[in-house]
Amino acid sequence: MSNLTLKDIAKTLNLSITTVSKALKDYPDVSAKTKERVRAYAEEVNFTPNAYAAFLRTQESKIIGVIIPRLNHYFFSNVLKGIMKAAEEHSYMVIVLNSEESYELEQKQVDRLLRQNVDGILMSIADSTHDLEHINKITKQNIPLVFFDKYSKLSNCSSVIINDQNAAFAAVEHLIKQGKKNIAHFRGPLLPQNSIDRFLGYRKALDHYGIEYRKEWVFRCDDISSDEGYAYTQSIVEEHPEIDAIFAVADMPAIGAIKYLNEQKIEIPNQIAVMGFSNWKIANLITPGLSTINQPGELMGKKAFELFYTELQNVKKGVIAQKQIVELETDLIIRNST
Amino acid sequence: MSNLTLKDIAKTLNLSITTVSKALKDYPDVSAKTKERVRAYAEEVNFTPNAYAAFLRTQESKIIGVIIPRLNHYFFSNVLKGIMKAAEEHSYMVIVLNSEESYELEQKQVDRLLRQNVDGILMSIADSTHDLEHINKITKQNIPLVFFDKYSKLSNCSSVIINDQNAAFAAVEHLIKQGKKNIAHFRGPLLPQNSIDRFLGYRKALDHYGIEYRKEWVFRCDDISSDEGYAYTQSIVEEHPEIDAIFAVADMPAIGAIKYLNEQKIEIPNQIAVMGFSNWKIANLITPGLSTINQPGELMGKKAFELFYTELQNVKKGVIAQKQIVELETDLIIRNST
DNA sequence: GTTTCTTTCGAAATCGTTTTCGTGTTGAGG
DNA sequence: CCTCAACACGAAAACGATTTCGAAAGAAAC
Repeated sequence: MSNLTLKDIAKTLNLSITTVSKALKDYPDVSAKTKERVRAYAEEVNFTPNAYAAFLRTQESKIIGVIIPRLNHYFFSNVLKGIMKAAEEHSYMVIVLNSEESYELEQKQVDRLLRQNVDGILMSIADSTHDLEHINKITKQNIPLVFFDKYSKLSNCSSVIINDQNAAFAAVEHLIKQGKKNIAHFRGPLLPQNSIDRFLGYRKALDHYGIEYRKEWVFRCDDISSDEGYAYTQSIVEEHPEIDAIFAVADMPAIGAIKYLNEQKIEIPNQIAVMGFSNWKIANLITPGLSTINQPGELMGKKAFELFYTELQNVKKGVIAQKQIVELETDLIIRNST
Repeated sequence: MSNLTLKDIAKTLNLSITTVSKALKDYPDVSAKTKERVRAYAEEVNFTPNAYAAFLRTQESKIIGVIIPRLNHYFFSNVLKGIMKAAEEHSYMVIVLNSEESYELEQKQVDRLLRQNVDGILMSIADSTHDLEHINKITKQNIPLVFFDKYSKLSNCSSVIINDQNAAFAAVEHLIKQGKKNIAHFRGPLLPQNSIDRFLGYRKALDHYGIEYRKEWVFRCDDISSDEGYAYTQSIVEEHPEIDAIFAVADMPAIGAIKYLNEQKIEIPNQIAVMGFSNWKIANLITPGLSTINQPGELMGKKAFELFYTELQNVKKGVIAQKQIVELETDLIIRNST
């Protein structure tokens, strides 16, 4: 039962290791009869080549590494699911690592993956990442690197992303079309591109509909947590009573807002409408249901793997191909909070 | 920059490969001077031994496999986090696989991990698993196997679990002490042990407080989804108006219940109290907050890895040790739904 | 009958590390 | 002067698969 080797098979079939190996890999210089004999026996004893020995020659580990900033995050879980499904279809294994949104940890994890000789790395960069040294380490070794969701505009890498700016525009536009005029924004941290882009989409929508932008109506959620949303909503209710809608950078702060409004029995969406971003599972479970932007997590994972895979083929062929940026569609999901 | 080998180091230092290897592994038969020389240079060029070549000799991959039934599941994400943290401390890598609660897929994933020569497997068995053939494959190869959360009573393996029966008892007891007498139960699927145990805890609590058990007040949630909870709550309200509390096998169905009750403006907990199980993040975000049982996910992951690690040490030493069952404490979390 | 191809197979090197078993040098002890 | 440790190092054989190169045998060509 336990792992037997080419040598074992060769011995029982009275062949050389070479011939057995070639038979299984369909080399032309093995007769059809021996090929069949070898294959039948290999099937019978359920032979599988030792991945580590194979690596030493081929330098292919058939493993990819994935680095995500947060593990227990509905969106990233979905991306992971998509990656793992696609990987499975190409008989790849996935090593998952967590950066916890920390630049230092992200560097460490990259090192670990390189040491493990992964065939490629898919990652979503941490909020605190401000430097591309570790990224360059990867690309210098000619290892395919694909970003998903959170990417770096500075590094020339394949990425699969959404158009955060357009999505945010659509979200705010929807609020405006519902008759809201005084729209606050819970923005994300300063660094990550997607939090910047969502903020820009918010401003663009205001501009486009001739609504004045007011700096003091933008609140920064550094942790993107529901607690922040809860606290900011309280200060909005108490200090900015004219605000009639909130567009949050993510569902979490939006849910915090709804929690506060529910507790204060402030009517949603009549008095204050709330709009999230991401379409977490929870968005449809609270009352009122949270309007939001759907981010196709699983599809994003699938695409990310595919980008890696084609890039790997190119590297193998020695082809230097243009890096691709895949932009996925998002949907405006309208529920009862707007 | 790209991976250099013992041979390279040996050449530049005018030593043999053997000596370099021994120096780095602190063998006694290398002089202190050469050891220092080798170490300094290895440090300088950032040498890391090739994991695959090492495996061929040591048969240690420094990788463990983790199989979980659901990826985008808050509880399992937390377990994963705990596992990964502990693994990192022992410089282990983690390959994550998904069984999607399917027995067939679970078997396949076990095969993949065995083929990858992982040093151990941590898994939470799928709801539909009814057979231990694949489990035996693992143990026959003397590969440490640790169950977490969902385990099999039939297989003699180390496990880290909670006492579902006691936890469920505490939950129902709490409802009873709040004055509830007609308590319905949303139970989980038939097979998994934890859904059985939670059901048994429910019955035990009723018995203990002299409340009659009524079969027709138990509703089966095969998907453990909020939709099921929503639908069952509707039928409870319409067909069993005497029911004044619901104890759900998990938070998800409980949240479905709350959603329906909120929509119908039925007062929680006065008319119907709702109790969940697991303490998902979401439990604290809905209104009213969901009372539930806290399952220490991250700790569970950490313990699971530690069980694996001690077992591995035993296997290496040839010691046949008793399998351990670690039972973690749970807490009753009381919020506004009860 | 000799030469030239095919066809089919195997020997051996290779990947990079680990580990066993030597070998040569030194110094101490008799 | 000889013996025997102790010490410091290296040669070489693994681990298991891949792949290059060459060899044997038979078939085909002249």
